[in-house]
Amino acid sequence: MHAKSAEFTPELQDLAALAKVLSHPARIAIIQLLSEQKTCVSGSIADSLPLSRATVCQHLQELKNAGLIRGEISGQNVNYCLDPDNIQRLKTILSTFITQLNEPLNCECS
Amino acid sequence: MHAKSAEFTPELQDLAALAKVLSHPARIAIIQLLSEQKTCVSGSIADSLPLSRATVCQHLQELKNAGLIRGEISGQNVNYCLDPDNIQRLKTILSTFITQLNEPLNCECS
DNA sequence: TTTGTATGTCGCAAACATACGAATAAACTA
DNA sequence: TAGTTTATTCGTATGTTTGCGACATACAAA
Repeated sequence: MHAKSAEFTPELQDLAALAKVLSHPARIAIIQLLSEQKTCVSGSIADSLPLSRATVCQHLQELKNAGLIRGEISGQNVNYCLDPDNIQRLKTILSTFITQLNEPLNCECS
Repeated sequence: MHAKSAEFTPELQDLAALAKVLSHPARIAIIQLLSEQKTCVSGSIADSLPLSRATVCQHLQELKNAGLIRGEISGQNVNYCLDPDNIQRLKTILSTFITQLNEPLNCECS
């Protein structure tokens, strides 16, 4: 995060950080895959995306750092799954943001 | 957008693009300010953020490019307001994403 | 016309993001 | 043990984002 971002409220920083995680289609695709339980295995995730394994691995690590997914070693494979608590937190934060936008919206400068 | 992103579905690209717009606290702050109608004037927006005018202007242009806000000249001032249609679109896309995450979430790899 | 105020653009620097081949590690299999 | 498979990290190339000072533009008022 750029230093200047720290000068905004924690709420804004949280939402911005989550939005940044969602700002690449591969990461959204991984979340959706896992929510549909089509697969949990790292290799299968990589196979379903138009990216190299190394790149998919990087995206997986980013999702892990954000707490949205967890990985577990199972033999030579690694099974990934959503972290229910943090996914719930994501949903709550996004919902709150959307709800706030239900304000008037009737600005006279249009 | 990186070239590889084009190989994902349009839905994923749309959501990722919107998330990218929201991935900086200044841009979220601007949207929230406008939704509360605390002000529409460019200068007041800049005054309420811990960033220089030049930088705020850049964020305003990004929001404009994304279609989320509109600007209108009024004397020496420029009044900004949310674009209701595209804000509604943003809300719909985010809501759909959240709803999809209401899937099972009971992955056995945890 | 000159001065001041408001806004936006340009150009640069620093930091960050994306992508992948190659190297590495860890765990099965023969 | 040697070889194979799977997953990750390393190093590197390339492009993008963020931030701001300095400049440009546009209007208003003196």
